[in-house]
Amino acid sequence: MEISNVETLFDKTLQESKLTAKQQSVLKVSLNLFAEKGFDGTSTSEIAKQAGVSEGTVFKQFKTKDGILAALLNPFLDQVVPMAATEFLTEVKDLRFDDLTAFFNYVIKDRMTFAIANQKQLKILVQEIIRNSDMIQSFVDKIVSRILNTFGKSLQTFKDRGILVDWPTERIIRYFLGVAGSYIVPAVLIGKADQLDIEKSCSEATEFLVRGLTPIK
Amino acid sequence: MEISNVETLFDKTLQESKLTAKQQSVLKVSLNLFAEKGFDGTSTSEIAKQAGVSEGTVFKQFKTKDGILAALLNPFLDQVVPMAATEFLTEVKDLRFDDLTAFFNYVIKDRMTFAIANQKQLKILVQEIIRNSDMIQSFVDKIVSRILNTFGKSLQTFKDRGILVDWPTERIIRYFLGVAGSYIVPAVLIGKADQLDIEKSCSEATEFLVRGLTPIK
Amino acid sequence: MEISNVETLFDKTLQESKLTAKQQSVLKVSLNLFAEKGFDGTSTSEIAKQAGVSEGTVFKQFKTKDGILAALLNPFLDQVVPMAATEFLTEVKDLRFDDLTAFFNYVIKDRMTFAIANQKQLKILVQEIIRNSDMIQSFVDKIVSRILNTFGKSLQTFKDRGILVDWPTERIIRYFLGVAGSYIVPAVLIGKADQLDIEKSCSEATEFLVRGLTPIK
Amino acid sequence: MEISNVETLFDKTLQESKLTAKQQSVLKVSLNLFAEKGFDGTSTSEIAKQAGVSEGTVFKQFKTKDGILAALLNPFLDQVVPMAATEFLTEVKDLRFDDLTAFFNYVIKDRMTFAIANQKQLKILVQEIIRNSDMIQSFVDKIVSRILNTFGKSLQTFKDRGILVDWPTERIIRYFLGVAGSYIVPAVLIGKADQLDIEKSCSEATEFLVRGLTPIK
DNA sequence: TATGAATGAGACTTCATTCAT
DNA sequence: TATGAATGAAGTCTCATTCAT
Repeated sequence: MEISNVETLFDKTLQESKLTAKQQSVLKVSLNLFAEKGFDGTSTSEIAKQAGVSEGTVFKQFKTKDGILAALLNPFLDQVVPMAATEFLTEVKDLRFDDLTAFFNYVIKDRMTFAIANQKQLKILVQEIIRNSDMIQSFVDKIVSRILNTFGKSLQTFKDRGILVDWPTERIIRYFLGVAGSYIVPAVLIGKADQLDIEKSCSEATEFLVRGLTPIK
Repeated sequence: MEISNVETLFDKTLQESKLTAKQQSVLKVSLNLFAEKGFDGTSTSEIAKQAGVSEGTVFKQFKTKDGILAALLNPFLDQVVPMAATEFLTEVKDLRFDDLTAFFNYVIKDRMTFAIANQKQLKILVQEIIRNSDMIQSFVDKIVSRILNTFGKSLQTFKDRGILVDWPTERIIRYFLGVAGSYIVPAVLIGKADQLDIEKSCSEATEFLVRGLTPIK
Repeated sequence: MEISNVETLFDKTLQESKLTAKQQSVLKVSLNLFAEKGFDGTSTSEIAKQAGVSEGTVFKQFKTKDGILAALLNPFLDQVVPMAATEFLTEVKDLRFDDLTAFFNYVIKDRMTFAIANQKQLKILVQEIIRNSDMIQSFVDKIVSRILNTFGKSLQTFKDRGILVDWPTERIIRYFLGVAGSYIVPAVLIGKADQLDIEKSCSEATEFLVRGLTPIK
Repeated sequence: MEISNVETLFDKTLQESKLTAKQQSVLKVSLNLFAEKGFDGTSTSEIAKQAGVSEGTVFKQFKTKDGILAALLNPFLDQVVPMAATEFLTEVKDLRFDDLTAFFNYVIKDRMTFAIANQKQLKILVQEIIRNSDMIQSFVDKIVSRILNTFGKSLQTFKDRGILVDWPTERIIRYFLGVAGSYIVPAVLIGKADQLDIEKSCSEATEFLVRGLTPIK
């Protein structure tokens, strides 16, 4: 079983973007600086300097500083998230998971890997959500309903087989994200996400989730 | 059993601060604006305007804009968190919890109430952690070790009685925070934390935690 | 008969404006630079430098560069023009003009003096009209209808006495402005308005207008 | 009697210019934009976009932005004005005007038609005169002396015949331009020059001028 | 203590112009 | 000839901070 190679999605997006090397450099540098110092805490002159580019070049392509942010987040929101979601979900359909442990372990590992690979975008996204909760509301709704429909169906098969507690899908997903987040969030915030032992974290998280979500006979 | 009245800690801090009414107004307004728009996204002139105060007054007491931030977060970090922690822990000591459910339900409700009451400070804190992960590192360490020592002792009694799984305290706390966070974080981010049904959320969270953390005979 | 002292209207407006000396200096300098080099051709840094003021000060009071323009033109449009118009028209009512020559000479001299005194504002206004014909349309309509009502009544008395040709007021005013403008416009554009011999210009213009507007017996 | 077809002078100049279609497009677009928004208010990138041309192309032929301005105004100043002037003056010489009315009517209509046809160039010219009164001084002198010599001679014949008041040519031309301008300027500024009823305007203007300039017996 | 005018560094952005392709 | 990415100087504007009143 192969983990989808989500790490390269940002780079792949760059390559397909028809942006020049300099403009790609602007995006890469902006991703790092926005994640490190926040959007407001990053100046366009610093972006230009670190990208080895004139300040005019920064604006030639992206028009405004917000344009850079959009260029970073839109592919992530419009393509990466749904794509990765679909990607993993189609794989899920094709696979036979005999027990909850195998299924949970797969999903947790997949999502955790994705989160680590895109931790910078996630960090930036969190900041934007704080700065502008309205703008993000629609995005959240879209994502949630998508996950409910797809992931929820997988869960239903386990409920039908009597090996998953019969709680609302929303509640189960809540614990999924909460438990996964309890490993990812601290690691990302401290900036040591790369040192996270994914295998161990996944098996621990899976163990706890399976306990908590197995029906009591 | 009385829930500690954490909602008023900020206000109480203000009253005890010997600040003039205008300077208290500056702090209140800053708390709201920093939480809404971020520290960098808030200008001192806007603080002054909303506080009904001149621009000079903002700096008279707090010296710098960072000084305002410190005046908001330091009481929260230095007093409020430990105080509330201690407060709740001393109460815990005095109480007899016969089963895990009663204990977890109490703790979760206490912490969730606290988080909701201080959601703005938490929001600001998250932003600062993103902007400056180093500065916060020490704080995290301090808090964690404190919780480990105090909360961990309570957990040990349950482990000894064989009604709590024998995992490291750190791991159990991780799931505590993760599950509690799965209710609080979305509510706070969306800005609808006040509409959260705390009773229902706590009993749900407790139910799941108890399932996941009860030893399998 | 005393010519109204229109030269000091701008200065008087400044004094009544509650602006600090520095901000008044910004306005004075802006008036000169906008008139000399055009609005677009004048930079705020040059305004600041010539006004002996920091660039921040320029924006402290007037918010934007357009704000400076508004601060220059609004008093001119909202107060000066109507005021001067009313001023001269009430005087006209009180005066007895036996013949067309005396009346025309008075009016022409009054308006020509006013135009020379406010030549810079007029220059700026012309530029703005070119840049933004829509915005000015309403202003033109207001002024025209005002002049028609007031000046037109004076003209009517001369028509009734049979010493003024019975053309529409609008047409007569057209020639008034055209002939007066034929003296003022070149002088202002060349920048030698101060060398204009007002007495001679007025008597010449009056002579021509009286010839052209006297009924042919 | 044929009115010289001045409307096409700009187009004719373009055709004879050996400029490529793209470069002609640059000039046409620049003429419109400079007239609408002013020279300083028009960016070369906007010219390029509206002309359907790359930014580099704009500079390939005209070197600088001022070069575009020169390419627009120089033919107008160096060729169009004198040419049209000469053109009309040679025609005038060949024609016999029995009375002032016929002569004035012809001249006014000719010049008014010319002004309307070249209103955009005139608008641009006015802006440039405001921005740079020195540069234009020489041009004005040239034009004025030319008109004085040619138009002045025609006027002299009428003075000799005793049907034109014996004022200095300069003064008569002043009223000519003033009265003609009183029709043209408002129409051009408001942007409704095309709706101007030239026939009616000319006969009105002529009527007034003839009254004002006919000797009193 | 409180005010708010003043500051100047620096932010974002525009734009005329150049040059490799 | 034509393109458009790149430039960097300059423009408008913001903002934390100071200080005389």
